[in-house]
This record gives sequence, structure tokens and C-alpha cells, in this order.
Amino acid sequence: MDYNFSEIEPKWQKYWREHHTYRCSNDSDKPHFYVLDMFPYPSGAGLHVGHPLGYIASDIFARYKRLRGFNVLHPMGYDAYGLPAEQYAIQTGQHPAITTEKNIARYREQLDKIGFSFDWEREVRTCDPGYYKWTQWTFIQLFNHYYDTDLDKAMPISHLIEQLEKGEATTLGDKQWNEMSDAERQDYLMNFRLAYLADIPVNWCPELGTVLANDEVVNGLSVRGGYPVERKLMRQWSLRITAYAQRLVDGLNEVEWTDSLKEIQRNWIGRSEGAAVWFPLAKSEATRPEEILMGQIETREETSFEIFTTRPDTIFGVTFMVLCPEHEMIERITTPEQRQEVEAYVTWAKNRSERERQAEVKKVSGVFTGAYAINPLTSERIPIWVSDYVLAGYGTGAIMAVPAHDSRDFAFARHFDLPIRQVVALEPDQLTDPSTWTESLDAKTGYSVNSRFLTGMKVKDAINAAIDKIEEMGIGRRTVNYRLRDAIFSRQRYWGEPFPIYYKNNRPYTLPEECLPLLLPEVRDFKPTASGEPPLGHAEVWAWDEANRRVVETSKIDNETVFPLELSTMPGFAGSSGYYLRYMDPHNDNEYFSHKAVDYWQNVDLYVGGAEHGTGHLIYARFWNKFLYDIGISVKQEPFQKLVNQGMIQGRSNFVYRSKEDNNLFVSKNIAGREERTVPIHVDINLVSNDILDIERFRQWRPEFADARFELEDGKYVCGWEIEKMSKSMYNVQNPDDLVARYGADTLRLYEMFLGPVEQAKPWDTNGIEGVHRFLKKFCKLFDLRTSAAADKAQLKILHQTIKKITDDIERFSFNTSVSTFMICTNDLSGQKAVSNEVLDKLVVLLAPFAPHIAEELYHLLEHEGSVCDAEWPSYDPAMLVQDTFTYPVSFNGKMRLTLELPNGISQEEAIKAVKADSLAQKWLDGKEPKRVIFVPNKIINIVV
RNA sequence: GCGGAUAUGGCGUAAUUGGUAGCCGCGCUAGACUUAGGAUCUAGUGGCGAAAGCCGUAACGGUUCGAGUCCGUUUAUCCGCACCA
Repeated sequence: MDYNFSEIEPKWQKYWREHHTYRCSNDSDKPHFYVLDMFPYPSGAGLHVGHPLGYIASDIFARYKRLRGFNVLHPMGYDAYGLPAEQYAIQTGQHPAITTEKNIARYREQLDKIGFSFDWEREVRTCDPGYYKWTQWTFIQLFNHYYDTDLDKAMPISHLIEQLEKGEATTLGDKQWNEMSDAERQDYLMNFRLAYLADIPVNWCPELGTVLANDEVVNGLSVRGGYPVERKLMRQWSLRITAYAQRLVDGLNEVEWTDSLKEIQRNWIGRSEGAAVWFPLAKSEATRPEEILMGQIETREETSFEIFTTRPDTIFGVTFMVLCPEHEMIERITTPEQRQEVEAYVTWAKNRSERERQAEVKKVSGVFTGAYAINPLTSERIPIWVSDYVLAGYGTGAIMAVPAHDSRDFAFARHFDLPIRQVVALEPDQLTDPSTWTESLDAKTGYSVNSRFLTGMKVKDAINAAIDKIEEMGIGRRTVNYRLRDAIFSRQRYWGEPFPIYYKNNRPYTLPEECLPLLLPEVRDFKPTASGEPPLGHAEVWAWDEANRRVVETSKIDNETVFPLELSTMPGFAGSSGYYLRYMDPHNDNEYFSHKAVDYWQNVDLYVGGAEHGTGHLIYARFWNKFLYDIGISVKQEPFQKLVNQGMIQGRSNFVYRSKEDNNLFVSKNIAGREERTVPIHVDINLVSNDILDIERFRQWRPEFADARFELEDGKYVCGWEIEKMSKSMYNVQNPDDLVARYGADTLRLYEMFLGPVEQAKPWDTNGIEGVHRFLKKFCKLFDLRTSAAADKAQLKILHQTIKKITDDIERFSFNTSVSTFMICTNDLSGQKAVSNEVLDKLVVLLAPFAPHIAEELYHLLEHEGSVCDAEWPSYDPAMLVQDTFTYPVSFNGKMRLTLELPNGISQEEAIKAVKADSLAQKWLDGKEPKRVIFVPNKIINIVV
């Protein structure tokens, strides 16, 4: 049979579509399995070969699971809200909805050509009102819940109010709950809501005109566009993800993710154990240390301040304190003499951009406040400094500085000539003069020295002993700090989910749930307003009529019955944080998803996508899911049980070498002296095959090359190559459509898998695709040898080995080795005169997950009805895998001596006989009789003499 | 600086998880068929050597009868975090 893919593939794609082959039901007796891909953002550039890599892998797995009798949920959708569509809208005036729609159509067309088994009836789009209704709904729930630290879960805010009213909980501020006005109560509750509005320092990107989350900023630049980001205090919505920090850390032990990704998340959450310690202020110059009595230090804000340290064992080495420039206490404690200097420093530090600060990390700066603190353990007076190496957002924004054992404190002390006192040494009593040190001793190893009751202890024990003492004295407590910060949830942009929030007396109120979705309004202009309001400020119909429960004209706002709606929109991660749950029940208009659906599917069994989402989507989604779990919507704590990170596909650029003297002359790569007299220029990889340039097409490529002349080698023009990022400007983007047209979807699928392990980053290189294509042709040719006669033993052996290998490979997610296995099998069978139908039959099913179109065609050639997708995965017969002989490395008394080849299933007597027959064995046995031979196939055997 | 990973022919990779290193594919070499070959088929292809054989999994060392695989040190590359107290 000839392999006519251009005919076969559209035929079966049509068949699948018409027969709803991949429709998946929530009602099934079969075991369930949920295979999910990270849904794409439909960009204008379309798919390149990197995108389908993960989709192909998950599709193979989904098809395999179906063949093994599972009811498989394998959906696809689009993360359709986002910045690029909006940037494009600002530039061209085209509505983002239109460009998004167009891009989705293009993505769908490309995806369909590859033969995926998605259930498209479950498609979701984050910009679809039927979908974002539930994003808004979740936001309202977040707003109406707080994190109860005793129950360790989210609870309705009404529960907190109840406790406050009953007096079971007390407020932190001056006023008690029943003394508060209604407005004060609302403000107070805002400190607890899981979605809250607050003035917080944000990453403000002037160029994009919006704030960004921490994971959207790298090195002080925006991830999208690379624009500078400033720190700015703004009134913003945030999600209290920090409340879940510990559960987000703990949950990592429950999931099957790579260690590296778990580690990335642990680092991002940044849990560190230590102690919070109160340091009293020295009231005046006159305060004598002896007046501060141990155990009587007040932990009150006016007279002391709190620091966080992971090294309480070094408290006897504290020689100064440092506050961050934002610290509220600075103004109060600064002495008149120092005031001017301190104010100048604080102003300077606050105006520094995030990028400047990060770029000049090594530069030491700071200023003395003139004030002193008292070390609560030594009663010693220690100076208080201000420096921007202490960060406002971490811990309490104040530290105790131990220059001998912290490199940053060390640098600071050296710069300002502050004392350095050693309190840890690698060996007990091994003291040196710190003034001779070139660096501090930071590691948590060695022993405490110079530290009274801690002296002589190992550092780890000293830390615990110090905390015990601190707690006993009532000057601090054991505590845990997290690097994770709350997620800023407002974006001053148009193309995102509107907040279901309106403002009455400047305070936010949620829309009634029944009024959702709150539709994104039309605007004249996608840019921010002249007064700096977000684009929704342009909307003419964007006000909330409270009594009539509907959106009305902005002009009607009277702040009595009609109120302004929130103008910012939600960030990209809002829509992607819960989409996997919506796939379970995507058309449900009354609920996010039914309880029955989630009870059946539970959570995602296998999630495939890039590791670049490690600190973004994958954290937010876990948080979102845990919240939904707390409120009884989701049934599993962790959304993604197993996660496979597909590696990034890099580009492989090709170069031609243009002569420096003659712009029309191009020199082939390996011609002597080429390097000196040419410059490499990028050439479109589609004009190159196996690094050989198609000269005619190159001349047609661009007018300037029309008269190109070439210095060839062996009659060919050989191009150079380099691995670079896949990008249009380097002409190294490989479009999957082109490959499908040229080799077929099955070849593309197999080749993407053949390239190497799915998890590994690798450059795209089309050089080997012919081999895979050739394999499919050979596989088809096997069908010319088919016979209805029963298979002989040789064929059955090939078959059963293949079944075992392919099954194991798929279970291990090792698809590159599967492709090799198919090739070996085909090569072996090609040597046969005739191949039995029963063998071919099973091979077709094995191939179906990898190359579904050709498998479908061959399945029908073997006169089956229906679709190969409904066939049964073959099982193998272990008896067919057994080898006839095994090689045994033999040892005597643990010493390796010789190798024997023995038949399979040999008895003790025969083995002993075989050993005795071997001439080398005879020599070593030296006349002694071997008693017993212990043997395991391919393992060492011991002859017991 | 901290953390995680990786290192095997000209190239992509494989190795039953401690048991004959280099399967499969690309590329290359030779041959067959052909008017033709960027088609197909056959054979060969880690290095050195005429051969027997010797050497060989980034480097060095260790454990073991036996190490690509386990342990230690070093080097290189990639990724993540980075003034996080």
C-alpha cells in the first residue's frame, strides 16, 4: 500500500468530526482520566512547531488511556484575555475581540490539521461571558471570605463578624468592634478579606500603563515588552495568597511534579524559620543599660520594635540595627542632629527605581539615625541605622545586624567602620580577629562562641536554645516568614475581566451574584483616559444602578442610587486559574461546574505544559483551587496530580555567507578561507534542506538576491547553522502547517516525539524528519505482505516485545523510544515473506496514539468496522518474551572468572554439568565438586563449592 | 552568591536501572537499480590498528568480581531565585 497521507488525513479528520469520536461524557462506568494541556494564548503569529510538542505528547497519552478502557477528558481552549491583543488594539484601533476571534480561528485550523483528539464541545475561552461569569463569581467569594488561622481554611467573612460581635475575637487596633462605625467596620474587614483593596507598593509600568504582578517583572523590567517598572504606592485589589503560603508548600509533597519545579515553587514561596524579637529603644543618652531589666521589656510599638532573624543564635554578635527607608519609626526616633541627613537619604532611596536599586546591589549606602536600641540579651546599647539593603516587604523591615556572620551586614560594617564581633567559629574556641577577615562566616555550621549560655553548642542547637530563651523571656517568639507576597489583582487595562464591584462612599461593594456576568463595556479608545484612569474610564455605559440592579450610563452617577463601577480589570492569571475545573462542565449556566461533574473527574490526572509558569499560573491555580476546596466547590486540594514540563523548542537558524567585496557572491560553508572574506546572514530555513540551500528559491526569496552567484562545494551550497531563539527576525520559525503539507500530520507527530525526551529543551531541526517519514512508508508496505495465515513464532516474538516496550514507554512518558521501537519492529517484519493479519492488527492499535490517521486507514484495510479509537489495547504474552539462552557472568567465591552462555530454564543439575564442562571452570574448581549454582538471567551467578 | 539539573560517536539520542556502551534515526562511505536522483534497495560507519587486539561515556579519584549508571572532588553548560535577614 502506498502512503498517501494528503488523502488519508483529511478523510479521517472529517470522519472523527462527523462521528463525534472524541466526545466525552460525564456519565460513564469506565474509570476516569483527565489529561490537560496548558491552553494557549492565541497570538497573531499562529502556532510554531514548539506549541504542539506538549499537545502531541498529551494526545498520545489520552489516546492510549482511551484504548485501555478509560473515559478520558481531553479538552482544549484559549487563554484569550491579555496584553498583546490590547497593545495591537491601541496601535490599530481594531477591537481586541475581533483580533482574538481571528487568531483563535487560525489556531483552531492549525490544531485540527495535526489530528488531536480534543473534545471541542468542551472548549472554553476566558473572554467568553459564559466563562468569565465564574471568574467574577470566584472573585466575589474571595471578597466575602477570610482566612481563619485556627481552622486553617477560608471561612465566610460573616463568621468573623459573628465572632467579633460575640467578643470571641478582638480587634488589633485601638477601637473595639462595637465601638466602630459602619464605615470603620468595613475598613477593618478589608484587612481580612481574601480579595482586598489596599494602598500597597506596586510594580507600576508607565509604558504599559498598568501595574504588574511580581512574576510579571524580571530584573526591574516587564516580562511583556521589557519596559522599566517603578515602585509606586497605589490603591489596588490584591489576593491574599500569603494566607495559603504554608499549604502551598505542604501540597507540593502530594503531587508528582519534577523536583526542580517543586523547588522553584518552594523558593518562590520562600519559607524560612526563625524568630521575631523585640528590641527596646534606648530612651535617651542617659538611659543606662543596667536599667533595662531582663524579662521586663515591653513589647509595645512606642518603646520597641520587632525584627525577624533566621539566626537568633548570633544575637550576641549584634553590633547595630538597620531599618528599611520606609520604616514608620524612622521619623520618631531620628535625633535632631541627624534629621537632615536621614531625611535626605530616605528621599533618595524612595525615588530610586527598582532597576537602579537592583543594579547597584553591591553598592553600600545608609545613614545613622542617632538613636540606639538595647540588645535584650546583653542590655548593650546599639546604634540604629537606615539602609535600603533592608527591604520593606520582607519580615518587619528591620533587622539586627550581625556583621561577622552575614555578608551584607559585613559589607555594611566595613563601609561605615562599625564593630564586628565573632560569635560562631568552625571549631569550638577557634577565635580569630574579625578585623583581619575578608568575608563573613555565613554558613549554618560550626559552634557558638562568645555567646554566654550558647557557647560551645552546634549552630543548629544554638538556634533552638536561643529561641527557647527568647520565648521564655517574653521578648519574642518562634516564627516563620515567607517571601511570597500577595498577588496584585488590578490591571489598568481594557482587555480583561471587569471586577463585579461598585463604589459607594468610596468603599467597594460586590454586585449581586445573580447579576453576573458583568459584561465588558464598549469603549471609544483603548488607551488610558487623559486623567490617567484605566480605559474603562472611557465607557459611556459603566455605572451601577443599585435599586434596579443593572448597568446604566456613566452620566447617571449620583452616588445615591447610581454608583461608579470599578475601572480596572483582572490580570491574565484570573481566567487561567480555574479553567481546568470549568472543562468538567463547560455549559453549566447555574454553577461554575456541577458537584456531580467534579465528583466524577476529581482533578487533573496529567497536566502538560511549560515550566515557565512555575511561579505564575501554577501557583495561582493551586491557590485558586485550594480556596474553592475550602468553600466546598472543588473536591481535591491539589489541582494537578502529575505534571510534565515539556522542554522549550529552540530555533535552528541557517546562514549563508555573503562576500565582503561582492554583495552578489555567496560562499559555501566549508570552502577554505570563507570565514575571513564573508559575513554570515540569516536565511529562511524553509529554503534549506539538510543544510543544503535551494539556490533557485533563494534567488526568488528577495529581490536583492535575484542575481546571486555561488561558490559551491561538490556542486552544493552548504549553509551554516546556529541554535537561537525561534523568532521571525531570524527566519528560523518552523510552521507546522508546512510540515503537515509536505510530510503529513502523522510524520510531524512522530518526528516531534522522536526528537528527544519531551521534557528536554532542544533545538528544532528538520534534518531527521525523512527517516520518520520513511518509517511510515515502510510500515504501510508491511500490508502488502499481509496474510490471513497464523503468525509464526518469530513474528509473535517481535509483536509481543513491541507491545511490552511500547506500553512501558508510554507509561514512562518516553515517546522518543517508542518511535524507535516501532522502527525496529518494522525493520524486523520487513524481512519476513508474509506478515500475519493478527500481528498487523495489534500493531495498528499500538501505532494509533502516535499516528492516528494512518492507523485508522490501516485498521479499515484489515476490514474492521468503526474507529481504531474504539479498539482494545493489546496485552502481551510474557512467555513470548523469554529468550532461548542467557549469558551468565560466573563468579567463584565472589571473584569474577568467566562467562557462560546457558539455555533458558536450565535445571540445577544441567547448570552444574555446564560449569563442569567449561575448561576454565575446571581449572578454578580444581577437582572440587560444585554443589549449587545460583543464577538469575543476565546477573552474576555464584557457584557454591 | 544560593538552589536545581545536565554532560555518551560528526549530529539527535538509546542502554532491560549495577551486567557485552553506542539500539533507532540523521549524516557519511561503497554498491545495486536508474536517462536522472534530494527516490528506492543492500552493506558499512566510536577512535587507533593490516590483523589479533587495545582504548573509549567531561576530568580525576573511590566502592564493586563488574560503573555511562552509585559515592567524592573538579570543570563546563543550561534553568530558577537573588540585598528575603
